[in-house]
Amino acid sequence: MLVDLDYFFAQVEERRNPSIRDKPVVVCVYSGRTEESGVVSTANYIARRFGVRSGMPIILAKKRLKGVEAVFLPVDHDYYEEVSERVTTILRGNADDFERVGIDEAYLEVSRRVEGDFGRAAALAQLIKGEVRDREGLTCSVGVGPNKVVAKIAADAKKPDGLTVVRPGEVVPFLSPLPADSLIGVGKKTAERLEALGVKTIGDLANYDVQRLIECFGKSLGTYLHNASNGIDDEPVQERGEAESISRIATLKEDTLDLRGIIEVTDRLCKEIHESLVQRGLSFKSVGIVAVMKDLSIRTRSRTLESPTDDVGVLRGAVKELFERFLGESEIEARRVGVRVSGLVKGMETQRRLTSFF
DNA sequence: GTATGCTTTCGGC
DNA sequence: TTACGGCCGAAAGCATAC
Repeated sequence: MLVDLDYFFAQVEERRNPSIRDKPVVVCVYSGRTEESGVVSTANYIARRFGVRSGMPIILAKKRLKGVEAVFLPVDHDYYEEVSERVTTILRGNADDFERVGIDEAYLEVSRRVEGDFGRAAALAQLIKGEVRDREGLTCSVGVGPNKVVAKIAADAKKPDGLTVVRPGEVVPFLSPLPADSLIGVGKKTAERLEALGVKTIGDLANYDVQRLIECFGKSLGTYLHNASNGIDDEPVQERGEAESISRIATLKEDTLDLRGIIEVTDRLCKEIHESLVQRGLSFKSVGIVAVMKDLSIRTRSRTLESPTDDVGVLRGAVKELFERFLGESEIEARRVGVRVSGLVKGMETQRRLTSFF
């Protein structure tokens, strides 16, 4: 079963201030470059009727809503996280196994508690929807299926406040007519490549030669596309561990290739990352930088240290070196810059003992 | 040949 | 007409070790 909270950020804002419920609500990530630069994070269904979509520039959303009384709000991520954690507790309590996928989505393995009965699973889904509504005042859309791939697509079938059950015998006819990019893992790039092969729907994909798919997309994605389009998926529902990387990114006041200006920004990002590391008692082994260029293309560079550390000075030094080298070879100006640490390990005990020993 | 590690890109939310 | 965030994980592609 997949539970997906409807238009989550905007719905939470509606709950916080019910007077906006009957208007278009657009939750935005303001980049700070100009008054209105940034993108739409989430919009409620009223705003969507005007063509407002996630990822759309704010200025374009305003154009779509010209002459309409609409509400534009900045994201309040800490608050959404709080609400999400309470909902997560409700959901986890209704599952044999649980997997939180993002801030607004989770897989629930319920086979054992419903003894494999899809009717009972549907009843449980209704119960969960009721509990989330009564306790948190939020609606969600639920998909029930024989595996994660099918449950996910089922949840997308009816939104908001939907419940879609796809029984094992119904899987292939349910999937067949849907566009190929309904499958998780098929984004814009993969959809374009599939289209070039004449594959438009999941049904086209299911009937396409597996060997060809593997030749075009590699073994992993190729076999996945074949199996998933045929409704076959045996990925387990399981709790995810701690984050494997921590990153921060910021938009520059203006596009530039100037090292000093960029380091001023990345030093702040390094400080934030360091605070997060200290809070979680982690050290890092790899340091990466990312630059979103003027043309919105993305470049990354990274390097691995000789040993893990939690030293913010080491982090800043590595970031500076990476940018120094990168900016030297770049012809186009950077718009946004970011820092990422990975290879996270608990604590620093071993390293400290070694350094103090030598 | 197989396993493992590192860098980079892609996709989801 | 254009317009444009901030995260995260997965995996491809490559190099090196065994």
